Amino acid sequence: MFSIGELSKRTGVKIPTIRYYEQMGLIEAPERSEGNQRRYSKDGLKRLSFIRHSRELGFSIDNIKGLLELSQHPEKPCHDAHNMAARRLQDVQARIAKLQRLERELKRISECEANTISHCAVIETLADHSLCEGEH
Amino acid sequence: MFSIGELSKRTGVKIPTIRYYEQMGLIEAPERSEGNQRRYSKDGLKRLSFIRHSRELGFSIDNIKGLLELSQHPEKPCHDAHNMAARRLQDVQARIAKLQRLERELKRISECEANTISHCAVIETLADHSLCEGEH
DNA sequence: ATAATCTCTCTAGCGGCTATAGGTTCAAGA
DNA sequence: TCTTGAACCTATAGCCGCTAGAGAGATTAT
Repeated sequence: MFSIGELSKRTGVKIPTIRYYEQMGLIEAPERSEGNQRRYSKDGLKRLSFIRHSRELGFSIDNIKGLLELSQHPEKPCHDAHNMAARRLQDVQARIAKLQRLERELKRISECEANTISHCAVIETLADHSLCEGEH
Repeated sequence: MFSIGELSKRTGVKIPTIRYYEQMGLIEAPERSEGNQRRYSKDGLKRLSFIRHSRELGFSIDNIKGLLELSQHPEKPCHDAHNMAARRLQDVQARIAKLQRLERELKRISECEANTISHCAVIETLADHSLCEGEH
């Protein structure tokens, strides 16, 4: 039986965030001590770890609700879980591509050697979008 | 003189967003028509384009305020602008690295061939963080 | 003149937390 | 056993960067 503070330490999820997840229905309300404090079991710990990891991978709260429901029904086929992961993968890849374009542009505009703003590539490039290499 | 709608079309920034920028002090309150509608000049257009472009590169509203101030003082040295760009670059690179780790993991867990949840790598991996390759 | 389309302000909501205030409970040391 | 101090409780408000809606007024085209 863990207190919320211990759970927080073990999972790395902050206390108010745990309570927020409870409110959002991601984790079920745990038992309480005599004095009304939350007491978590190992199951609660597992579930929160699952959630944390999923959040780190960028799944939304709604996604995670879906995944948790799936994980509750081990006999069901797992297409849905795979579909979700595949969609996440696509999204991640798109974001990488976009960030790499930004990276190129930031590198380019950082290379200027001017000493005053009036000739500064950062400002000029930001002011005139048409100077950019790629579309965005 | 453009109406807010025209400005919006020309810059691709949505109307409520333009008003929001005005509220936040990013763009100055423009002249008004007799009937109290906003009327923008070419200057307003330029400034909003600058802002849009900067936002696309991931600069925060506060960053942009700083950049705008700099661009207003062309005689000043431009270290600050370069510093901001450099910091942005670092941030972008860190985010790329993180997303690439996610990409690897998502690929890995998408490759499972199980038919039911109970053997599904997606769920299993999410449930047990310790199975991950890298730290995160 | 009238209809259709903009635009105005104000307020509230989104996701995913985070912070604060003001109170209660717990656990360890004297 | 008592006391202290840390941890916990609820409720509410705030963060960023918008976005959406209501209800009223302005502008434009016919």
